[in-house]
Amino acid sequence: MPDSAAESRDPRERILLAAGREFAERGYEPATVRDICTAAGVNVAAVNYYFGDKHRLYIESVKHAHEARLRQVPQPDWAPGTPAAQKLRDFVGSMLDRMLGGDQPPWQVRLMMRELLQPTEACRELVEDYIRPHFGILLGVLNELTGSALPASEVRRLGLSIIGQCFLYRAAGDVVAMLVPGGEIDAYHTPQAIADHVTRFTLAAIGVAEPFARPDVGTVSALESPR
Amino acid sequence: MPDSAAESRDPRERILLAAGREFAERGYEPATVRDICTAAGVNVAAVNYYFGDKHRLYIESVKHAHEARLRQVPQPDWAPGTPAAQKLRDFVGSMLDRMLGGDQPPWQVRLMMRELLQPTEACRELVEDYIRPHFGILLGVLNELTGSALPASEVRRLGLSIIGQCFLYRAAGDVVAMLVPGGEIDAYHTPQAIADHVTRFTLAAIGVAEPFARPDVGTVSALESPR
DNA sequence: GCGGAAATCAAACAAGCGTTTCAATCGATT
DNA sequence: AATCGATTGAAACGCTTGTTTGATTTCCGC
Repeated sequence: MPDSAAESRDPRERILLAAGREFAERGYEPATVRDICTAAGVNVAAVNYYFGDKHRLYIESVKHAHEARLRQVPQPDWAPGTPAAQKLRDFVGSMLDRMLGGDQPPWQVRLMMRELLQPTEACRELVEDYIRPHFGILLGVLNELTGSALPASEVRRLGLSIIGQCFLYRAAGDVVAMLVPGGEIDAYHTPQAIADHVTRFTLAAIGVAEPFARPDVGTVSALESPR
Repeated sequence: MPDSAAESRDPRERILLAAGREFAERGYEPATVRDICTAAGVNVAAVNYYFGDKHRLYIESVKHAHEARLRQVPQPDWAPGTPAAQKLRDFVGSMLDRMLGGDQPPWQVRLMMRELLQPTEACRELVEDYIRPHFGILLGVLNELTGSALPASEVRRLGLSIIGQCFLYRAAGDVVAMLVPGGEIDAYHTPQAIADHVTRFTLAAIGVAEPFARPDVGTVSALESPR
């Protein structure tokens, strides 16, 4: 695992790692090739020697982080007969693990997150190779959960609702922390706690688990016919 | 309404508007004071004359956009007796309207979004004055909906689930568009369509509306005892 | 109409940026 | 050991950045 501590011996690899971290932390334009080269322990000219220019280095570093992430987090592989609800919980849990990165330094995710929030050329490739397949798995689980009784567009919206709930904790995690009383924040930001909530919330909405509360039935009609 | 077309006569105001747009579009460091001054139709020295330096201009422009947004989008004011489900729909709808900005140019929201995603000094103020009160209203509605039967931490999670669902369409709207087949995208990104889905999803999860599907009851227990 | 503060302007400043240069060094091949 | 391409290094390139200067213009109370 040639990361933070024992860097790779290959200069090209060292530059890619340092660039990934720098781009993730500061963004494309604020990150300087001088800082990247200093962090990588190479001369300033090296980035132009190996990559041509800063822009090409950026593209390569995004791809690099993307591939590394794909390698270390393989698609989930469920035994046949696994309940769909369990699959959903697994999916949400592993997605949050990847996003909030309990194990590994989160700069790779942070770098990709920048692409999602403000897409450049590297984004489309990222979506096709990384996002869409994962999203497809989620849609499969949801189809299984709803008994294929919903049109594809509805299932897609369900999927986006799930992604959105998780996404907030990663993208706006600092603000979430400000909205939560200090004492509870530790219990809040764990991938497990969030995954439990999101799964329960979603299953309840689909009708596979008990709803959160059932005060008095009848308020429903007020929304069903708003006008 | 001194925006896009008829600019204000006050140079200070013109600079603030141009700076807001530029910072929103490009971010703090990539945005240049030269471009801002050109867009505002003033000399480069003006920003230092009126604001001291670039950083102070940034702070002021965030505050400015923030206050303008507060002025033009007042808190919702429901008649007593309004059903809680209707309040939720209103809340979600107006939040999405503000986020996706069907009416006004969305650069103000974009500017604030940057603060949420990568907080600087201006962020705390933004949260306290803008986010937390709105979030409080949402929590009130949710308390009403659940009949105050849930602990505060659970209600807060419900609120974050709602925010998250909407947030995704704003923050990662481009990626969402890539995941949706071309023909359906127009129907997808309307604030109304999203609000309808989010509201229905949430009400179903709480148990106030019908769930999306009810295939075969019983799969529940598989999740209730995962080990 | 005039004096003086406020505001604007073109020009220049030092510092930092990405990039290039070219000589010095390395490493394998003959 | 000599050679030659691949790699590294220190220094400088041209350009853009934020900021400052100092002269000029504008505006307003008298």
